[in-house]
Amino acid sequence: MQSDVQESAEQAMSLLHNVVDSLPDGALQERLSSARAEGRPLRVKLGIDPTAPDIHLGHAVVLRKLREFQDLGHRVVLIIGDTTAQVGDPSGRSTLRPILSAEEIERNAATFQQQAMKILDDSPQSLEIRHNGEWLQMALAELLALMRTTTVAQILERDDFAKRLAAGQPVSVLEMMYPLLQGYDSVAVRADVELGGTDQKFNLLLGRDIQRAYGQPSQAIVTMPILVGIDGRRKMSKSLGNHIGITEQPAEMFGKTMSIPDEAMEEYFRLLLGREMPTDLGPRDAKRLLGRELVTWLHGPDQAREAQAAFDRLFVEGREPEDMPEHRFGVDGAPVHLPALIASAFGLSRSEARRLLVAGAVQIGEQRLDGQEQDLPAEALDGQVLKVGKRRFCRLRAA
RNA sequence: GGCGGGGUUCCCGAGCGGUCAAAGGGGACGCGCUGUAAACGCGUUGGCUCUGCCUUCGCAGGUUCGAAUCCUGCCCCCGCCA
Repeated sequence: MQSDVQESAEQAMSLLHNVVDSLPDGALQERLSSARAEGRPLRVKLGIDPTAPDIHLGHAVVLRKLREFQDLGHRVVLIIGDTTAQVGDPSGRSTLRPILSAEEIERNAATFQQQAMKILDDSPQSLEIRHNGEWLQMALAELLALMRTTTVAQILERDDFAKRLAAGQPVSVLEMMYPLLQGYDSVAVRADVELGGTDQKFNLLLGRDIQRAYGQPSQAIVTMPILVGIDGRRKMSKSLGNHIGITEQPAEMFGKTMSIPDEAMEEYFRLLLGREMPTDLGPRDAKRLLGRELVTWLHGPDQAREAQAAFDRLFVEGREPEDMPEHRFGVDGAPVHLPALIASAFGLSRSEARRLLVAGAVQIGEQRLDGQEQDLPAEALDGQVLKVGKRRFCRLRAA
């Protein structure tokens, strides 16, 4: 039997894989040892604000690390930020967040929680799920006490506030409260460790100060790299539209993965699969492997094979997909007006459909249209495949 | 509360009485090339019954033949002073 100190050191070492910051130095190991001395697992906190309905691969990076803690016998405390979501975390933001309704937050929270279980172990001893409304709906006196723990100067140290201030952009007092509320979450759940992306560093550190103000030991903080989105430039985020959702369809997931820039691959391998990018494959094959592995992880091996086959059929062989939605169009004897047909088939405006038509983006079967002709007889369309751009397909049916 | 600056199309930003659906850039989309990568080239980027019509430049009124551009009130943002 090895010594506690030794084992704590080993755990700390393995948990630091892929981590950007573990602060303060040695704090994680210290927390591990002291929990061990008390004969209990660590309480490892992650707060997620349900501002969007889906979890994406960016969240997955942090969730995977949490899973590592669980696999070592520690307890994850997942905080659904139903109340903080109404405040809006300004981290990394250059503008105010829109305000969500309570119902939206509720809905998002439900799917969030469910999706997180794709990665986390949901056995009761490994996972505790809380809503911060439990303690943040506090009396004014308590809120004032919380506000007394921190100075404006401390808050304004934060980079995004400083930048916005310098750029003459608004910073609301409400936003400045956000880090305090998040810090108070740590107090409420008595967190030993809190995880987050690197953009959370400030908030996580402030949580330490707030715990201290409440007479608690300060949490160790662990920050994970921010996963770049499929555009390869900006942070993965739903609102930027550069995300891959963890419940997305296999084909979609594979396709999106194939569209990431080569430079992002290595990071995807490391942060999402926990392995190094193979060096013996060319970039194209490495990316295909990445796509297969991601789909295998989140859907299964069969789905991964199918996704790749469907992809090849579509983009390598240039054929139509095996199944596609059917679009029924009405027939009244007159020729079918294509902009109207395209618009209703794919939810575009007619003007947009017309532009695509003129730009040569539209195909009926094998026939690419040049946009000279905007009306076609129904017989020429019935049963044909309508293709707009590279990836919009549907089978036309006269009704 | 006072003084000054500002709110323009998805974003940034030019326009400051007609030639404005509004320069330029970004993003996005389309075509070409290709590995649904990058880079590059070309094009598109309010709506429609589309050589024209309608709606849009914080909101509401007004002046004018005509307003994103001028006037009045209101809302919001930024700075300085208090």
